[in-house]
Amino acid sequence: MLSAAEQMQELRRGAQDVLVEEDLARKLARGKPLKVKAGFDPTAPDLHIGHTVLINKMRQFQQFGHDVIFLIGDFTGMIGDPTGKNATRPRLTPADVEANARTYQEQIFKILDPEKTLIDFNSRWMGAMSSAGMIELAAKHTVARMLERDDFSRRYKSGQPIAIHEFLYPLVQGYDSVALEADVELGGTDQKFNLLVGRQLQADYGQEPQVVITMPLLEGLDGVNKMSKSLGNYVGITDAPGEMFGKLMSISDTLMWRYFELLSFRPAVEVGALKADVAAGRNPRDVKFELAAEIVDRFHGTGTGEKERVEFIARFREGATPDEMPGFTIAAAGGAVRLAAVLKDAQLVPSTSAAYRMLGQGAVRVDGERVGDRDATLAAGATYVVQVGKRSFARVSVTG
RNA sequence: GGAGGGGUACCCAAGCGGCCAACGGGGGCAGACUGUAAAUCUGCUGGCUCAUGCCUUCGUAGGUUCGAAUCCUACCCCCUCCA
Repeated sequence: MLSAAEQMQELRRGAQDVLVEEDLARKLARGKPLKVKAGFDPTAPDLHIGHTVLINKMRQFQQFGHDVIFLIGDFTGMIGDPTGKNATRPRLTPADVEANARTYQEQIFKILDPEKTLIDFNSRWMGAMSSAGMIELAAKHTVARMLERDDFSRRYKSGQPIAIHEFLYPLVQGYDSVALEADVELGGTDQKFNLLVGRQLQADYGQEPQVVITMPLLEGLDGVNKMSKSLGNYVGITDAPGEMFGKLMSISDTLMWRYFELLSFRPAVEVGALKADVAAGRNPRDVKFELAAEIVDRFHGTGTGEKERVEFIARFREGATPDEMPGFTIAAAGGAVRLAAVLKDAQLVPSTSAAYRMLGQGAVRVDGERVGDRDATLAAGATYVVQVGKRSFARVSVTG
């Protein structure tokens, strides 16, 4: 095990807040494995790499020999973390929760060591808590302190309703730390309030308060908004290797360093060296290759990243066509079909009008030859490789 | 309960009887260039077997008019201030 000071240095990497640092130093100095907890919503098992920032931090703890608890909030899921938008959520069946938990496992064990990860459910203790216990728990906190939470105070001031049970969410999450006797809890910056409630509750229940570590929300591919599925600026961890590699190559040279910090497992010194290389004139593209390859390897197996790098260079530098592309068979009415119609039928463009636009812009190639004629046709009885832009390909057979 | 402001294409936002398929920005897509699907520059960004033609779109439903996103009526929704 690394020394407490060395661990401290790596653990702080990328973290937004470590509350309180001295506490963490003290806990680490004891040289005993710490119980590190992070909670996850049971409703959304479809992870993107933004979510993995937190999981990476868990991994780091794991590598330093600490015990990691992946806590699925199946009980808190019934409350729904208050957002002000939807105060209540549809209740999940036990079967749903189980299925989601399984999906989580498949995804997180690409990062975490299954042997060293404890998966738990907070319904285990919350389901057993009596009403009296719940009252006791609720008595530990005051309304005034609840209203310190940003969204609560905002809603309260603006006259938006706050249901009583919404106050229970932070309390239950905090109680999880009591039940688990957590030493450390990890969460996103948006979880800071909830995590701090855990600290306070532990003290109330006579435990040593946990250390709270918040991790930033990763910026999406656009480099501006946080990564999210609804904004479409995400890399899903189940994305196909080529897709994943390409998306990572599309980030700006600036954003790349952020991704290195939060997503790469390379030690900080190595990342620093890469930065120095680029400053000294090394092509940032090549450094981005390293990042993309590392991440593709992580989710698709070692070696996949290198394969995608070769493919990427062939495709975009040398203009080669990909090995695999969707195939379509289109029947020609009078010995030929209009190319514009083919583009639409092969789903390379959303509409015929769009097809004409693409043709007008010189974006269309058939068998590698650029076609700019709006009225171009494809003769029946042959198969063509049709391309729109650099990325969209289809193999089209035209039958008479 | 009272007073006022507003709902326009994926998002923000102009337009306030015809020149509006609708300015501008963002986003997206494409082209050029390049060291990458970075950056930069340029173009495109309702639909239709493509016509200088038709159809649909400016909260919803009607109405006025040769003609409406623009005027009128009703309805729905949002916001601000007062009580």
